[in-house]
Amino acid sequence: MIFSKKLITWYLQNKRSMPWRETNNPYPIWLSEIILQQTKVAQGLPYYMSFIEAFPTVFDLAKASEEEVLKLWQGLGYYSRARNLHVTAKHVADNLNGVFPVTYKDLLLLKGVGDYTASAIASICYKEAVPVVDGNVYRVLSRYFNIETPINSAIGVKQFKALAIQLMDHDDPADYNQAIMEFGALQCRPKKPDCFICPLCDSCEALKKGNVERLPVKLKKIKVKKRYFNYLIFYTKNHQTIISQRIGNGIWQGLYEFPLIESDTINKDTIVDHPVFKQVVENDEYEIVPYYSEPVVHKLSHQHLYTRFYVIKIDGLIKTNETQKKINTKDIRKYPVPILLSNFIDVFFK
DNA sequence: AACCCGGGGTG
DNA sequence: CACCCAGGGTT
Repeated sequence: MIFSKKLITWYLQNKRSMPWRETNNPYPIWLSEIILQQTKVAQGLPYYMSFIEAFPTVFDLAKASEEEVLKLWQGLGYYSRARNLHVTAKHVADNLNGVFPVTYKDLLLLKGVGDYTASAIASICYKEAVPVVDGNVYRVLSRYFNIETPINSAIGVKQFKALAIQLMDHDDPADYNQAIMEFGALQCRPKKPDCFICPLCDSCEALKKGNVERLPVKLKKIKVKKRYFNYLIFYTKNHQTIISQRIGNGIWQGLYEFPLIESDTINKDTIVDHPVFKQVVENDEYEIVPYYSEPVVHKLSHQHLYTRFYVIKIDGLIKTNETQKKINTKDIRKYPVPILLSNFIDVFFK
């Protein structure tokens, strides 16, 4: 039996049951694909369920505010996915009568839909013979054919894509694409794949050569940057505090946070002299207390954030600028915030 | 081509 | 601690 048929046979016997596998409607398929980018099924599934419940159709999602979408997305990470999801929902609802594009080429034009996602939707919903090449596919192909080309090099991307086109079942692209991904997720796992019960073990080149654990090859490891965050949690007698929305190009774009002083070092002695503090507090009627004795370390893929939380009790008034919002502390959970701050809020505003 | 973007799970 | 995850966008 040929490669694709073996995979499909394995898939039909071993596939997990998932809500988005019950339909060919592009809306839930698209939604699930965006949520599952760089995200495991176990982590993304509860988010998928709440999105489908809150926004059963693309029109419901289009009608929502960006803040509502970000709030539902809170904790899932890579927040540009949520913003692009919303942009595309509005585009499909307003300009396309709620009808998603039906070809790989046209799907690619949607914000947040790249080569992988366009291929997934086109093949699953419309049976277009375009191969998905995700992390699972790179792993399965590099092992089965013992290919050592780095999967994140330009040449590697072309090589694996060409191989994927050649291998795919052109008569059943929907099952084939899901089969090879499911196979990579469950059988040909990154660590400790169970090669002894693998349906492809007789013809797997990496297994023959003892290379399974070394493949796929990936170039460079990322360097982690250290940053030092000092959050100011103002707290007045009538339970007001200040938050502001992150803008620009950095992390957590669109999410809210407390007034932030970032420093180059672990240093913590200049808070009350800093312009951000002085802009809010004009007199000496305050008490400032670090909430933890040690910084909270929050680890992102490319950054480690050493974070201090300063609780500042104010007797008088607090002043906000244009970028800040004065809110009642009981409303704090209405705003989308990073997990780092969500954790603090759960402890401090309990 | 290089860099940026989260949070959680695994060994 | 290193690595990975149903990747995509920007420069």
